[in-house]
Amino acid sequence: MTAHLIRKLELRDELSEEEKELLTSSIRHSRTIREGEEIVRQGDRPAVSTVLLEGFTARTQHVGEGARSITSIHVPGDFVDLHAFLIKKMDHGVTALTDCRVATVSHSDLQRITETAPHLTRMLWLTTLIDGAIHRRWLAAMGRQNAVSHMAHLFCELYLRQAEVLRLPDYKFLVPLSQAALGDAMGLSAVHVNRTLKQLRQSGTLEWTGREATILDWDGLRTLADFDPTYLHLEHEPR
Amino acid sequence: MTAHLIRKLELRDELSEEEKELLTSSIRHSRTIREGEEIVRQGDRPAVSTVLLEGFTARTQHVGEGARSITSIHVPGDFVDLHAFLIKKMDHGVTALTDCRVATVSHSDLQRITETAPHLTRMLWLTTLIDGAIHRRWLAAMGRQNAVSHMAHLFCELYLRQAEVLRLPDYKFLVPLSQAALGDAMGLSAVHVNRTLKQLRQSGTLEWTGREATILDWDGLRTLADFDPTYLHLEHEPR
DNA sequence: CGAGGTCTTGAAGACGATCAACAAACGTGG
DNA sequence: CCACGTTTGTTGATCGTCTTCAAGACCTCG
Repeated sequence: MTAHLIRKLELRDELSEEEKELLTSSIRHSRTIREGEEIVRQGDRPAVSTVLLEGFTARTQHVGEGARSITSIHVPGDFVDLHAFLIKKMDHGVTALTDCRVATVSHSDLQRITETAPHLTRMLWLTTLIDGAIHRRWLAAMGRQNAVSHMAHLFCELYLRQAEVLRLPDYKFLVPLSQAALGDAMGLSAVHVNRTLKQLRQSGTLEWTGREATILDWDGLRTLADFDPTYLHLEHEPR
Repeated sequence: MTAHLIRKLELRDELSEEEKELLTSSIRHSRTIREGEEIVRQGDRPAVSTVLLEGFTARTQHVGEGARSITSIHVPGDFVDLHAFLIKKMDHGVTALTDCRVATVSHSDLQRITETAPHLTRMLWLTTLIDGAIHRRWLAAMGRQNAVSHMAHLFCELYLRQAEVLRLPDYKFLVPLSQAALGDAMGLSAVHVNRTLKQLRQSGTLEWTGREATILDWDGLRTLADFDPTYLHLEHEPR
């Protein structure tokens, strides 16, 4: 049930059987969420954190007159609000981009993990640090890359983050966002997303119809995007 | 020597004497850094993490043809690369914006803290989570606020983050960035920073000459910025 | 089959980038 | 302490990217 999360952690360091058991036994109350539903709201003080088992979600923040910003996109196996455990009060919401299956870990169980399982604690901490690294790369992309390059980068990232946990056939993967939502993630208008996408398609590096994307030319896309996967910290080492 | 860091933690939850002692005794090798020097470089695998005692630093990332992005600005008491402890390989550099005093904590000491002091570990984890929250707010500001509003927001944030640890007279505080560096942090050209700043000055909410800023009208600036300090997680509660 | 959302395209306009020139401030050595 | 070179700040003119407004096509799902 939590295979994706475990896989994501084990990719970066070994977990003992006890750690896996401790983590797995803490993850409970699996349920389904409908597309568009909010899993957590800005301002909430949740007593549990949510693991995304299947589907896609996004962190959303509202600013000014009804403008929306998407600050993260989650793929299966992501711990969408692990930070709520210590932050206490949510500074953003989490919205389902597709129908999802999620499960929860109570903060008291997380507390117990931090008291008794230091290495597992470090691994959970690590997942929040990778979150931060992704935020930084998004900031650089928004600040200093043009729309085409930025969009290419986002597709590279989403591909690799799904390839971590899923077996993906031939560079095919899901990008279950509307063009408007993609705009909220990139800081662009929906119209300009559409035009940027047209350019990307014409470059011959990417296809994206409906919700499924296919990278046609990985090296070409990577070059366009100035993509370097270091920030995803995919390496296996003692942590 | 580490008063700012301790103060920052104690603002958010109580620390026991033992915890303070453990943390303080781990912080060593204080030294000075010259303005412009790089404390850590992108790609490094440091064996220690750095606490900023005095002065200001920034996280920098390079993208495309020589473009620079600043993804964080650190104030005294910030743990500039605590995440290196688990991330291992730096996905960004840290540059001194002013002459600084810094000290280091070895990763083996951090390891020991995580093995023996769960609450202190959570508090350190928390500081990296607040980092992430700041990243998210910056993303929203870059994506969905105009230059004036974005700049107003940055000044609000820098004021509050310094007021946390320093006694500031009358809304006076340091913003020791060149206009070019401010552009790197906001995703703007230096020229446009200059023009945006002019507008902010004309709004009568802010002064900024040299390195010292003064907020003349906090509510006005806050409104301009759509600033809500929730994301800085300044509240004192059990964590 | 109709209704609402999503995608696509065009036209006009705003915001910010770039290029260029000069002023002011700073740091360094004479 | 002044002269000098360099960095930083300021302003104007022009250009390009992206936004906004608008309208029509497509699609999906009741």
